[in-house]
Amino acid sequence: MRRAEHYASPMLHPRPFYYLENFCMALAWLRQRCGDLLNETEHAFIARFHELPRESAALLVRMIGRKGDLFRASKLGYSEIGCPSDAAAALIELGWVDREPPAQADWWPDPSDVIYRLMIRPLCDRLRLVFFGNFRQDWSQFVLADLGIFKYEKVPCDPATRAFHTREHIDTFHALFLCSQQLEESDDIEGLLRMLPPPVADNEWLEDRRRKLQFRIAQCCERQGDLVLALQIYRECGYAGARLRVVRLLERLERIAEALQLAARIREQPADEVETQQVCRMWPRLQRKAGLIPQRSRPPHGWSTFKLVLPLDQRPACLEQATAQALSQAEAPVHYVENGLINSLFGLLCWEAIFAPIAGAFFHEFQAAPADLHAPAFHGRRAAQFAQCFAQLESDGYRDTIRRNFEQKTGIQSRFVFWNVISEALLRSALDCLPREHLAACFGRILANIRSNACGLPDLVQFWPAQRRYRLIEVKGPGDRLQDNQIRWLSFCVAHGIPVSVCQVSW
DNA sequence: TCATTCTTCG
DNA sequence: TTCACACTTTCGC
DNA sequence: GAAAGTGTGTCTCGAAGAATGAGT
Ligand SMILES: [Mn+2]
Ligand SMILES: [Mn+2]
Repeated sequence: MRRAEHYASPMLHPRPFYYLENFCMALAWLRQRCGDLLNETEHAFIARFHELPRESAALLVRMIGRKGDLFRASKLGYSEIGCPSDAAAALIELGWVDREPPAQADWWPDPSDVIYRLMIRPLCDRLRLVFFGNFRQDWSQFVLADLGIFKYEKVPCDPATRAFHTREHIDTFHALFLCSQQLEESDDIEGLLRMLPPPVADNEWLEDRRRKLQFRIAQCCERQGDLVLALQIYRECGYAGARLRVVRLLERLERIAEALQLAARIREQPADEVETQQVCRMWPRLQRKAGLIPQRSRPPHGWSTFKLVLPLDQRPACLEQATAQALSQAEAPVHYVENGLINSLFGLLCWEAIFAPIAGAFFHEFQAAPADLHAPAFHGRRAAQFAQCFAQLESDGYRDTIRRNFEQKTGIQSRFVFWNVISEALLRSALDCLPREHLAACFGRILANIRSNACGLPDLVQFWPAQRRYRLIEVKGPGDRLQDNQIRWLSFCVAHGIPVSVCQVSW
């Protein structure tokens, strides 16, 4: 690493200030597309930044790219910048960087060493949020994409599109983020509720995030044992799972009649499969508590179960992998793919639909999915494109599309395609063994509710290429039980004639 | 002192 | 930083 | 059996330098 004693060494890098160039590109993007969203401080920052000497600007960007806010001068040696204290002078002048008091420096063995503190981290984080639309990505995306480490689909996008449309939305997102961080470390429900922003009328995905956070606050309240307050929060909360929590809390509060009444309403008009599944589990219990005769028990599940005993000596780190090996046969190999296979097939077949240049869906060049992926209108906005993809399943057309996209899009980030799981051979086996009716059924289920149906698929897939046959296998070790989303997929498979079984592994 | 983990860079 | 999954514990019948 | 709670890996690469910390 280039450290202080080396900063005078020759610059070998072809673009020694690449990170500064990238940061400037981002600032230009922000000024052009989001100028109306930025406040005075942010505008002033951008204006002043461009007036800085190059070395000072570069040092600031280096600091922004690093972790924490405190830096020893001796650790800020960059060959392209040169002397850090020279470069820091202009930054200190602006108040963006501060020299830490010497008392702090006493800790360090070298008293001549200076400590700098970056003062504008919150401002930089806000700019990062406005650019990316999330806090997950950072400026290193630029260089990683340049180097081809991350590849992203090139989607033509309207220069008017951006992550946020109003300043209020930016501030709300930030407030939600802070509140959710607070939830991690604090149990003060009153305080958390005060931090929670009010409902967002004009932004669906922000309102979704708000509701989910409200739900999590209620869960926290429930854990603390304040059932009455939790009930009140759940009742106010529009989050998908909140109705069921209301039933559960009424039950725990021994208000059985009310619980039964709401449960009956949910049974009549379930919002989704999850509600149906959970309310069916609560129903007999509530009836019993109400003194009613429990209705007939649930019909038995339709999937088969078999046992497998692994030798005690080979007790590997990964149970699924070991099971795959044990079940594998020369003519019938087993692969540990979990959600990776079906989702990848879906993502490859529907690539054009997923990355269709719909207005507002793509705004920067580092997206692995459209911004509205989880919006209820996602499918509707691309109905024609998806219909075209699904139509290919009526003939053999889908095979070429999947294989072609596997070749042409290799490595390009997509929310659906697990490049580390699939291979050409796996794809060939899958296309040979999975009938198109099964693919159509699974893809339809994923598209119907991406958030809840893109996961929960069985651990293993076994192919019999010679017989053009396959089966899915969910592995369960001792003490591991089927989860709700796994049960829903198993039931779905049974209903559509997709061969699936559960393998109970022991030693 | 060595091994492990964290951080940085591109 | 988020989420899906496994693994563990507790409860009530 | 059902429910709730906890833990873990992984979103994101690999190479290489620094820091950490347990053990001597
Ligand atoms: Mn699994
Ligand atoms: Mn499993």
